[in-house]
This record gives sequence, C-alpha cells and structure tokens, in this order.
Amino acid sequence: MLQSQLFTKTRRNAPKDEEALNAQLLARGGFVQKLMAGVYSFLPLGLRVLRKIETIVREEMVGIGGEELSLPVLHPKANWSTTGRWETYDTLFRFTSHYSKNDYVLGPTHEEVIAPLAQQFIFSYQDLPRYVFQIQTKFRDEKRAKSGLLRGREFLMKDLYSFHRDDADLDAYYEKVQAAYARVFARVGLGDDTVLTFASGGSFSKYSHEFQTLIPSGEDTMYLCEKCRVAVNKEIIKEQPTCPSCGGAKLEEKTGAEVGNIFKLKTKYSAPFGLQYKDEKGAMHDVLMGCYGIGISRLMGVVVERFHDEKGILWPASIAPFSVHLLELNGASATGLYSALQKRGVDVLYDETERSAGEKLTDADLLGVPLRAVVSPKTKGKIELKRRDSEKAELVSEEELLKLLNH
RNA sequence: CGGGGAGUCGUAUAGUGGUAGUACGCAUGCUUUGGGAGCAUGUAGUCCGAGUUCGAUUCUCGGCUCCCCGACCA
Repeated sequence: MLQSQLFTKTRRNAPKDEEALNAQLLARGGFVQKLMAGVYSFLPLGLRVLRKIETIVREEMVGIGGEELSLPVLHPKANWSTTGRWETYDTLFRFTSHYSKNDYVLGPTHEEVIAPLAQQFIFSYQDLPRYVFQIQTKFRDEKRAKSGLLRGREFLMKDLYSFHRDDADLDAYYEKVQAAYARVFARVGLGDDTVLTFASGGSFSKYSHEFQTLIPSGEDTMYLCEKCRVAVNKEIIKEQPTCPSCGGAKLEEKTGAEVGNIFKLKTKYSAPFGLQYKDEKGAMHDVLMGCYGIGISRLMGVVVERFHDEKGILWPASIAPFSVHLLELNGASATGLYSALQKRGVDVLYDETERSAGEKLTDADLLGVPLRAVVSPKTKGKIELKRRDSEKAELVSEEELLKLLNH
C-alpha cells in the first residue's frame, strides 16, 4: 500500500473529546473516527487490524468445531418477550416502526434468535452436540459509553453458542472453549496479561468465567492469585474469598478489561423456546446451551491500552495493519524494494510521500507497524531496519531483509 | 440515571457586548532534508433555538452533543 494513497492521514493532536488512551492513539493514527458516543467508524487501517483479530478468533472457533453463520441484527419484539428480556434487559435498544407500529430490537446478544433457530434443526440426541458462532455487530444502549473502544453502544463481537444433551457434554465443551480462548488471547499478544477470572454465574451454574486483560484503565476490579494466574471478580469475592484453583488466600487487587466470557446457560433459553430433543427411548428433554463471547473491537482497544509508548502504538505482529513500514527519506527511492517485498507477498506500507524525514518517522511510530525499514542517502544502498519495540536499528542488505521476512 | 465540566475554521486553541486571533492542516511558489522544517501568499470558524440589547460568538433561558466521576453493566 502506498501511503500517499491512504484514505486517512495522521493527526498531530487527538480530538479533544477523546480522553481514553486507546481512542486518542487510534484517532490520531487514522484507525477509527468517532461518529457519536460509543460509536466508531473503522477506517481502512483500523479495519485491517479488526480483520486480523477476527481471523484469529475464527480459526480458533473453527478449531473447536464451530460452524460460522450470521444472524440478523434486527429482531422482532416477540422473541424478547418470550424470554422476558423485552422488559428486563436494561441496555436493550428498542424502537417502534413509524408506519407499521411494530416493535423491534437491535440485537445486543443473540440467544433470542439462536434458540428458536436451533429448534428448526435439532430434534434428536443424534443432532447433538452442535456449535455455531458468528462475528456480528451488537448494539447496547449503554447509559454511559466510555473509554473509546472499551465500552461502545455499537461494537463487534464474536458469539458462540453450543447445544448439548447433558451436563457432562456441556462441561467438556466448556473446557475446550476455555482453552481455545486462551489461545486467542495469546495469539493477539495478550497471553501474559490476560487471566481467567471467576465471575457470577447466574441462577443455573455456580460461576461463569471471564477473561480479563490486566490494564490500569480496565473497568473491572478483581482479585488475582499470582501463583495460579487465576482471579476472582469483585462481584463474587464475598462468596469466594480464596483462589478457586489453589485455595490460597493471598489475592491481589487488580483492574482489568473483560475481553471474553464463557457461560453455561443450561436451559435458560432453550426452555422458553421449547428447544428439546428426543433421547434413545423417545423421551423429550430440554437442550442444554452454552454461550461464549469475545469482544473483537474491544480487544483492539485493549491491545492499544496494553501496547503503546509516548510516541504511539506498538501492534503485536499478529494483528498489525502491515508487517513492514517502508520509508524513503531525503530523496532516496525505495520503489525497487517495495516491488520486491510485494512480490514476496509481504504486507507492506510504503511511505513514498515527499514529506520531511521527521514527519515520516513520527508517523511510523504513531502507526505502530512492528518493523520499520528506512532507505535514505545515509543508508548507502542498504536498509535500516528497526523494530518498533526496540531502540536499536541495524543495516541490512535487500537479500538479508527478504530472507528475514520469509522466515 | 445522579453529579460535574465543555461546545469558536478540518484539528488543537486564544479572545471579545461593536471588523474573531494563533498554530497545525489544506492550496500555490521558492528554499530545505534523519525526529511532525523555513519564508511568502492564500483558504477556512463562533452547536441549535428563543430572550435581553441599537447590536450577542460573548449575558439569560431552553434544547442538542461531547467528556469526566458515580450508579448500572445477561
């Protein structure tokens, strides 16, 4: 990609209505633009990051048997009345059609859609288990949207739903999802900072689990057992004052951002919709369900909160908008190298603009591409290579660079 | 939802009851060239509505929007 052709430009100042660090850096870099509180456009650079996170999540969901589908965002009131959540769901976006006078919901989650849908296809124990997921825009009428991408009114989420014949099967799959989630967070670069957290489980199971990324700007408070790297959410610390893993009582207070959660719904949503199956003897039973979410757009914000310095973002390589940021400075030309990199399939952003060296270098730091390659009169036919997370640069030849990137 | 703060060119800001200023950006030209370069010329703005006033961007009221704290967050 030629930087001169980018739809967006970087900004020297963050908009004054953005205070959250993730929003400031993402807005300055041209990754996102706020339309209103809690609602963001994802611009070409930001969408690249979002898509990479999606791909990682998708691969891991497919890896545990998930089949991808796409459910509607617009729901009829009736489904939400069936579960009672038309009245009880606080942050539900409800509205009435101006001409038909029908009531609708903008989906904040999809149990009300998936349960009756599954009822069309699941009849027998032979149809179980089943696992379906989607990556879909969700709407929640948050009383207070805040913290940039961390709490939006419109956001991108992966939601997986599983269907089982008994508790043992649900429990076993729940464990698999938990392991897959750990892989997702490791792959997006948050493995060391994301901990399994015990949280309230509602009325059907004792606890649910959240994945909390430990960042100072996180909204949730939890108590972490340093030894086990397992935490207890503040909401259940009274009933669970010790580490659920080792029983230790030395828990340290931390703040985190919830990037994922896994939840045993059991029959909470299958029962109201009559989602049942016949066992081998022809007896009817409610299907057991699990639901499992990952906030994709929130994850993008959390990564920025976790990986930045005073100059800008430091994207983990796995989700960076580009692999290499190629800069030509002070009249030098990197056109040949750009073509060579493209030919090798390297995802490269090429700053061929005729701006000052300082401006281009500052831009590179802000955008946070993991590897910076500079060609200038000073590099004398070689390439100055610098990792975004390192102060040291090294001079390499074109062959050395290509070899390195092939790796 | 309760409390607090704030709306001025595209962005960040200053200022004023009487012609709205600066920086960045953008445009043109020249000069520069390793950490958001210099000079010149140009471009572009007072959230919406009502009130007070000869006159409101400024004061008053209402609305809308944004930010922060709290509450809330299957």
